[in-house]
Amino acid sequence: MDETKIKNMQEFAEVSGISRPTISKYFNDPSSVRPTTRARIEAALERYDYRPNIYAMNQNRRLTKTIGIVVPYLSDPFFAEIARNIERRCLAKGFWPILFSAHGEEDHERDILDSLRSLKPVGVLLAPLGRRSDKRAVEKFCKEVPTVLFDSNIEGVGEAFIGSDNGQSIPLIVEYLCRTGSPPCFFEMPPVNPNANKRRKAFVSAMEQLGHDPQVIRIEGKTWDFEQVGFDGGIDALKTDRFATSTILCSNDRLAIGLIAAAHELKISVGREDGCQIRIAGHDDHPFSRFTSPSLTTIAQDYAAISNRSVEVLFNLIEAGGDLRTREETLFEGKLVMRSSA
Amino acid sequence: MDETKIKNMQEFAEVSGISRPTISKYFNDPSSVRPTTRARIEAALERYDYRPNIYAMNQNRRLTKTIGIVVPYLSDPFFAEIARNIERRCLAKGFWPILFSAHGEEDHERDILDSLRSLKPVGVLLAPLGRRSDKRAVEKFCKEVPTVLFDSNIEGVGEAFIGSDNGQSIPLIVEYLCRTGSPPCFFEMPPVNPNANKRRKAFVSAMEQLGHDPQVIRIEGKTWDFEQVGFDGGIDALKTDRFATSTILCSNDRLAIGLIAAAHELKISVGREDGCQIRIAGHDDHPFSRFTSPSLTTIAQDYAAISNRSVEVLFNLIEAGGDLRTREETLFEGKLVMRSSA
DNA sequence: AGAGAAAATTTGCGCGCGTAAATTATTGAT
DNA sequence: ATCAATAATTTACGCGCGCAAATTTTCTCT
Repeated sequence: MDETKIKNMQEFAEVSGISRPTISKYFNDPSSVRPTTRARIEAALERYDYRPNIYAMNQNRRLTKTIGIVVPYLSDPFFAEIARNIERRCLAKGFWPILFSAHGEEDHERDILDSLRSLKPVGVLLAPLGRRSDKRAVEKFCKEVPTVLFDSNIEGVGEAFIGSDNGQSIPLIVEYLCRTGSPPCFFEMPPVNPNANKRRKAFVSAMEQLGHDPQVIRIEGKTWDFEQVGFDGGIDALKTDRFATSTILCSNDRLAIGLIAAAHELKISVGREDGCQIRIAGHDDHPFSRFTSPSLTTIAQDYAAISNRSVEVLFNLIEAGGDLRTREETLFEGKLVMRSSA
Repeated sequence: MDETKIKNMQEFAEVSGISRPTISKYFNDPSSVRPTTRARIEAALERYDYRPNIYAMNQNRRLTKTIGIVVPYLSDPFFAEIARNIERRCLAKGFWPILFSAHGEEDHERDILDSLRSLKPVGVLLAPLGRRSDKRAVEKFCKEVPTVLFDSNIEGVGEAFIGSDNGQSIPLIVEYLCRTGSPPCFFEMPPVNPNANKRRKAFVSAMEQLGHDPQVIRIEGKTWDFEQVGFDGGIDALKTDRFATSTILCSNDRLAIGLIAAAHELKISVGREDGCQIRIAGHDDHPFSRFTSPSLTTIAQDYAAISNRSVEVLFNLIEAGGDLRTREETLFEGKLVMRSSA
């Protein structure tokens, strides 16, 4: 490593004995120059540790290499995991992923979209807040920036949507619960996104299909602190005996985690074993759901598939110049994960 | 909103009837221009929706407004929460926070520092991976970029360190556990960062102080999937009866969450009530620790204080031109959170 | 060895902004 | 009305790179 500092591409071109445009070409795509030239550049790179100025690059490029990733709530390990996977794949393709979390606030989501616009990303992967999103802001954003939606759909917005198939997963677990014990009732909080609604509807229809009366217990809660909502609502519902049956299907795992804690607090035994008083099931296969006591029976969303497919579609979108012919919605099936709670 | 698109600052200067340098000045600090001028600019801004090109701005500015935030593992709600708080405060001060997670991988941490360098941030808040960090890379980075370390310390590296005081918190909970039942043994995995080491040492010394024999149970585990490590190691240790006493102090909450699940799996009752077989305590007050069954007795790290102070110190550092006279280490005390598990 | 293709080079412009110095206009208090 | 202080303007240059067109060099194949 030579100690002479290289200021810019011109200087680096001089010390490496190669013209600046060729160097520029190399940095945009190392494989676009002849192997011998590439070797010479990389040898010089070893010695001088030069890196092009990102800001100058992005200012002049037709398209930046920036990819925006926006999630509604990063403290939720579900999104943290997905973000991690997406980041990885973007980096592998030579893009610059940049991660944003709306932290559950619509204002912040709007600000993020604003910031993102000025970053001029080639593409964006967006998991909207859902119900609380400023739909017009999102819509406007998607018209300007090639965007793929995931997790939470907004009809007609974005170039594609990738999510999980609530219409398949809920009947799957409802059927399982009915087959192995008392039919479930449905435990939910005010829906924060379309998934919540679809799950309730799927529950009702699945129960009717099986000839049972679909009971929905809706509790209060406006925050993204789902576990707390589930706990508080659970304590209340359990104390006042609001659950119609001894089997409870929760709208998502985080709610279920809170509910299990509530049951434990009230010394109500949870599980599918003989002697247990209630059964609790969730939906999502949250990373922590295997460590609840008892471990949570749930539906595994296919994290990997959703994030992989989202990235693939985005890459296609980018290659197509930011415009897919038709807006496709891809839904992945969930798998039943039988653990101890139901 | 006028439909004529403004391409650059020159055009915006023309339509607003103000010179470009003044516009430029306004965007760097709106309060630096006369109120009447400011009003005229903002009126024009309403009509034309112009935003300066970030890349051009950052290319030419002496100092960017970018602040880097680097955490070791974003799926851990502890870091997600801290990141959220830091982001907020940076935005409030007019900075551009940008979040990175090393995802538990030292290679990725190094790559992040590389990327960050080219973003030329005014300042960086870094929670290193810890033991697995490439210390030389971190050290080199900190010499070039004004950096404040938090959560996990690296001696002498960075302009300051903010963390929690393990030397206070561990004796606190050890004393509590000894006072209310059998003295604890210490449950840990191979230390991933200095905190883990400090906690073990603090445990040993606290126990000796109280005249007890300090027993440490070390389990295997190399990943950041602490719950799983705690579960697997817990199953093993419980089955083979490796715990010296019926009270177990875990190195951190995530490990404790896994251990509670393991105890439940083996039908070993956990809690401080009469009739329970073992007590389990943690450290950190992880967001989920109130929802374990039983809820986890632990030490609450002061999330807010740590993140607030980190940001404050960074702001001071930035104002001081990137160089504080002395490297200060600030440690916040933990508070005992008594729940049901111990 | 020679021809054509492929790659590298030369030259030069443009991007959108920061910044500095010198000049002119505006303000607020005397 | 006068003057100094403050603010805005004019003018001009520079940042570090992308990109395009024309030219020259190098490679590949016969």
